[in-house]
Order: sequence, then structure tokens, then C-alpha cells
Amino acid sequence: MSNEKRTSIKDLAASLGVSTALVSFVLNGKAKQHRISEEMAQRVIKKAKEMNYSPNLVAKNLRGGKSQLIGVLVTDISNPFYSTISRIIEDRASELDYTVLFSSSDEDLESTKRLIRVLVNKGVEGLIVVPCDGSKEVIEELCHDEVPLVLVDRHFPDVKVGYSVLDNFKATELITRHLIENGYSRISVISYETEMNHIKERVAGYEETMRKAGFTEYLNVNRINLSNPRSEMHDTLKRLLKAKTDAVVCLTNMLSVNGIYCLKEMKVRIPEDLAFVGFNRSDVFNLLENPITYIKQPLERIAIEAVNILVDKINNDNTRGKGFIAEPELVIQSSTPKKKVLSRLD
Amino acid sequence: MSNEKRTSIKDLAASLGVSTALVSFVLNGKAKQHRISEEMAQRVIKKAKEMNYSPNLVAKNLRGGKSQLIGVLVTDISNPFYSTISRIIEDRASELDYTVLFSSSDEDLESTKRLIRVLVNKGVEGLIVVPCDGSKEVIEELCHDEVPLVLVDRHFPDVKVGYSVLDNFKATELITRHLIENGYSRISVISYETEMNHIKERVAGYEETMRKAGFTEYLNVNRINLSNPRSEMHDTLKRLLKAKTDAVVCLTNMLSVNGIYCLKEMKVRIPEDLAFVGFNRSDVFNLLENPITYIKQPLERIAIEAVNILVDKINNDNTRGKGFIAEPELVIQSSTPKKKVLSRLD
DNA sequence: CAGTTTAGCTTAATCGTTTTAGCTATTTAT
DNA sequence: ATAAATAGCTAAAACGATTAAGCTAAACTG
Repeated sequence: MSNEKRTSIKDLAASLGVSTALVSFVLNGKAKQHRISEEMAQRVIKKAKEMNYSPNLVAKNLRGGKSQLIGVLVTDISNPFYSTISRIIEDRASELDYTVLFSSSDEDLESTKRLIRVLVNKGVEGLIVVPCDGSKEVIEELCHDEVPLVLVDRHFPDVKVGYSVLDNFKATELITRHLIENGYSRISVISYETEMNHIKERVAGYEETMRKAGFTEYLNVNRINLSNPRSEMHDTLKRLLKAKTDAVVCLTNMLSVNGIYCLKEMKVRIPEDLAFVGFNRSDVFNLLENPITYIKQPLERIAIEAVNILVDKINNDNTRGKGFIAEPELVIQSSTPKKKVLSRLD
Repeated sequence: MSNEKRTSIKDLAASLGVSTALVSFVLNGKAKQHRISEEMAQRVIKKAKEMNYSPNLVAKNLRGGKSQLIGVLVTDISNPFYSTISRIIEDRASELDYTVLFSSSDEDLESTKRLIRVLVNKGVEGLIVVPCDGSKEVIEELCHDEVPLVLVDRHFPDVKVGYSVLDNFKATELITRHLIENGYSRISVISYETEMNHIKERVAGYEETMRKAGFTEYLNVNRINLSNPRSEMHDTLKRLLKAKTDAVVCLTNMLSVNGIYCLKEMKVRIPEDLAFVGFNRSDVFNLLENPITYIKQPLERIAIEAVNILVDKINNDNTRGKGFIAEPELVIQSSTPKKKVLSRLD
């Protein structure tokens, strides 16, 4: 880090009066293999410390044809959910001697295509991607092109690709069961218009649990158009309240926060007037008079597994389609208390 | 992006029947300078597109010391404040054809040193750093070593280095003036133990404004030890309330959120029992019964200017110590209403 | 028409490593 | 004593780009 240029392997070799090859062998632990004398090896190691040598990564990578770079494409790294994941990815990648390049697609298909190309052109050895709506073909193509790839948060079950995601079905199963056990029955879901599998799974988990409990008649899934979430959320909630909905489950964090804001504006009290369940931790959940019950994702495991799987793929190409499915945790707070009145009789 | 390995400049040269030098000249915009015929230049460019050529960053870096890489070291990229800045830095850098490497120091001096070394080792041409407490020497050394450097969010006024920061003095001046105008006088500040200049400036802005208003007797700055913020915050707030404090100003976002949580636990109402001002936008500020008045930083400008200054420095080494100081904006909400009772008479 | 310019290229060194192939002197085997 | 084996090292190419220096043929000069 000082002003003179860094010690190179050449400097070391010169000052020891040996070849660069010898130095390289020793410092890479291949001394035995190349029959370098024990005494020589010690001298090299000592000198390397003396001269504060550290290998030039760039040269190393050039020679090895390895960039030790991985690309991460999330929808928006300024979103706390993704920035948390990104942070963990960066930490884990760093442990494994990889450097991470980040990009944000803003949920846009064209950006996704472009940014993936940019990352690949920058020489990344693999990609971790949060695929946006409609990106299935792009992802499929990418797999074909033999770029090691791991999807995070969302994935396409019929595409042979690595993934690390939540068990989304189980998440809403947990939520719905909890609500039913606490006496709710007219449970409605607020979702958004999408073809993405993770949302479908969340809907399915809710629907199946409701059916099993014999509440088929109360099944109620509302899909909001994200171009105007606030006003659509308002209308939806109004409608649900009129229809005597017991409890509302929002399927994403953004929907949850929006829902809470709307309910506040509408002077609807949680849980007195309506029980409420959110998705993914958020400061706002805990600051309300009655903190919100929500699904917590094990972000750390999801992110670490994503990196592990990716690096595995980079090293052995035989591991197509490996995946990790994380267990959701239901954090029960006071937005979903036991109902006073029996729900079947109201 | 296809299965075969990437096109190199050699492949291009071979398929055109020319030397690699020619190709390099053309693709680096030095065709004129090296008297390459216009026709030849066009053929090279066309072929490069056809073969989807993109330069190998690693090789470029090794040869020229030009990596088009910049390093960004924030304290924690999963913190929304820094992830927002990071996102904008990434976008702006990308426009200028730079790739960004991110790291998080966790406010730790040793990590700061290590990560800066790692980034420099990875070949970054410049650094954008949020310096942690006690990092002044590290930063000074870095300037000496001729690594282009821009500090963000916090800086050291007596170190000749680029910076892009808020006008912190003005921020608390705005807050304090607003509070005084609304009839508050026993205004207390909650800060934390640090030598960092930005915090000192915030304190100074408060103190000077209070003095000018003749409220020297009410000056009250409380410094919390961050090793145990929650309980210290509790104690501090209790003490302040006993001392009939009118209004509390928290000097960072983390302190603000903590403060709000504590007040909620203590059943202290904002603003009925205590007026409250926070720092940096946060969802929690807007979800309270009475949304919080806070200082908003123009993050976009701060981040963009940081990149601009850095790239400037990378290109002309004569611009040591350039800086940008951003205007704070006071977002006035209902946590600081006009006081009913005259404060001088209570 | 001989000498000088100039246009338009190429050659080859270089960055800091890794690694294959091979060299030399000594030891061992026969 | 001589061939074969081995120990201990080195030479040099390679990774993919950049760039200083030089080369050749055509164009210009007087």
C-alpha cells in the first residue's frame, strides 16, 4: 500500500538469485511436487514475508483464465430485502475468493437481458439472478449457453437451473393454518398480477389449506395491478371489508407496507377490525400499536446456499439443476390474536 | 455468450488478416492517431460486433493498470441509506463505463484497512469510501499513495481528499430554527460517541442556533454509547423527560428509529408529550400516528457527484481535494407542531 | 529521378503469474 | 566404469491486452 510499486515474484526471485518458477512453486505449496529442497523453500517463504509480497490477483487471473468474478442481478439493490441478500452474497463470495458485480434490473425484461449480457461480457464466471416477470426464455437461453446460473428468491421449476428459494407453499400454509387455528375463516389474500411461480405457490399454499379446512366458500384472492398499487389497494381493502373479511394476508413486503398505509388512512384498526399478516420483515411491522405477524425468510441461508451452489457449478459442470429450498418461519405477533367470536357462527 | 470461449483480440485480428495492434488501436479510438485507414477501422468495428467481442478486463487491467473498476466501501450495504447511495453510484459509474466493486466495513477500522487493500489489490482505479471512526490516518495514507479517493457521507476537512457530503451544520440549523419558530426552547440532541466530523458539525449547527436564539441555558447534547444503544437510549430519554425537554433531535437515522421505539415502549406520545425530529427518511417515520419531521439528504446528487469527482480525479491528477456539499431539506410533518403554550413561560 | 515524407501497417516487448518441458550434476545400479 | 535414475533447479511460453518503435510502399519534393 505504499508509494513504491509492489513486490513481484520477479523481485523475490532476483533477490534470492533463483528463478521465478521456483518461487511460484514454493508459494503455491507445490514445492514437494517439484522437488524443491526444504531449505530453499524456507528461504523463499522467509524472503516473501520480509518483502511483504502478495500475489497480483490480476496477473493470476489472467494466467489462469479465471476472473474469480460472479455477477449478481437483483431487481433493485436499494430495496432492503435485496440489499440484505446482496450483502450476504458478497460476504460469502469473498470467503470463497470471488468478487461480486451487482446490477439492478428494476423488474424490467429488457434491462434484465442487457445487464446479463454486460455481466457476461465483463467476464463473470457465473450468475446469481432474481428473475423478473416474463424472463423465463432469457433464463432458459442462459442455461443453454453454459453460463453457471443460480436463481434466487424466485425460480422456474421446469427449467434445469440452480436455485435457492423459500418454500413459498409452506409459507402461506403456515399463515393460513395459524389464522384458522385462531378462529379466522373469511381469510382473503392480496396478491399482484404476475406469472411468477413463487407467487403462484404462495396462492396455492393458501388455497389448499383453506380447502382442507373446509373453507372453500371463503377463498378470495385479489390481484393488484402494480402500475397503481396505492389506489388499487384502497379499493380492494374497501371491498374486502364490505365482504366481512376476517383477515388479510399480503403476499409480498411491498403489498404489506402498502396495505398497512391504506388501512391507517382508512382508520381501520389492526387487529380489532381486521387481522393482518405480512411478508418479510420490515421496521414498520413492529412499530404499529399491534405489531404485525409475518413470514420471515432465512435470508442468510438462502444467500449463502446460492453462492455455494453457484461456485459448485463453476467448479464441476455436472451439477445442473441443484437447488435449495428454505424453511419459512412464521413470526406471530399481535396483529392476529385469537378471535373472540367463533367464526363459523357469525 | 455462446458455448465456445470468448472472442479475443487475436481472434479478431486473425479473422481480418491484420495485426492485433491494429485492432487494439481501432477499438480504443486511436485509429486516427495511428493512421489506420477509415475503411479498415470500419471493418474492424463491424467484425468486432459480429463476433460479439468485448475486451477481457483482466488482461486490460494487467497491461495498462486500467481496469475501469472503482471500489466502493460503505459501512454496511444492507443498510437502506447506503444501499440507496450504492445503487445510484452503480448507475452513474455504469454510464461512465466503470464497474463497481462493493464492500462493507461494519464501521470497523481493521476491516476498513483490509478491505481497502483488497480493493486496491483487485485493481480498482479509485475508491469511494464512507470512512469509519478513527480511520483518518488510513485515509491520509491512502491519499499519499496516490489512489484517487472520494469520501462520502462523512469527511475530514483537514485532509486533502475529494468528498461529497451533506451540509451537516445547515441541517441541524434548519431543524433547530424550525423548532424555535414553532415555540420550542428546551431542545435536546441525541448523538453518539464519536470523533467523526459530520456529527460534530450537526452538533455545532444545533449549538450555534440555540445560542443565537438566546437559549444557551437549554443546550443539551447527549452522547449514547453504541455498544448498547437500546438501553442507553431508554435512560437518556427518561432523563430528558424528567428535565422537561420540549423536543428531541436525533442526529442519525439509527438513533431516530431507536428513539421512536423507546418512546413507544415508554408510552410517550409524539408530539403531545415530546416533539421529535429524525435524520434521513425511513418508512417508520411515516407510519406513526403523527409522521416524523426529518432531514432529507439529496442522496442522488451526493452519490452522482461522488462518482463525477472520482472519475475526474482518475483522469486528471491535479484535482486533489475537490468537494461537493449538498443542501439538506427539512421535511416538516406532524411530530413538530406549533407549540400551544409559550415556551418561555412554562 | 533521387531523396524525403507520409500513410498504413506490423513486430515485439510488456504487465505478473503459472506451468510444461528440459537441463545439469549427483547418486544409484549393474 | 558406465548407464540409468533422481534431485534440484531453470528457461520460456502462455494468458489477452497495450504500445513504442520500426518497416514498406506510395506520394511528394525540388
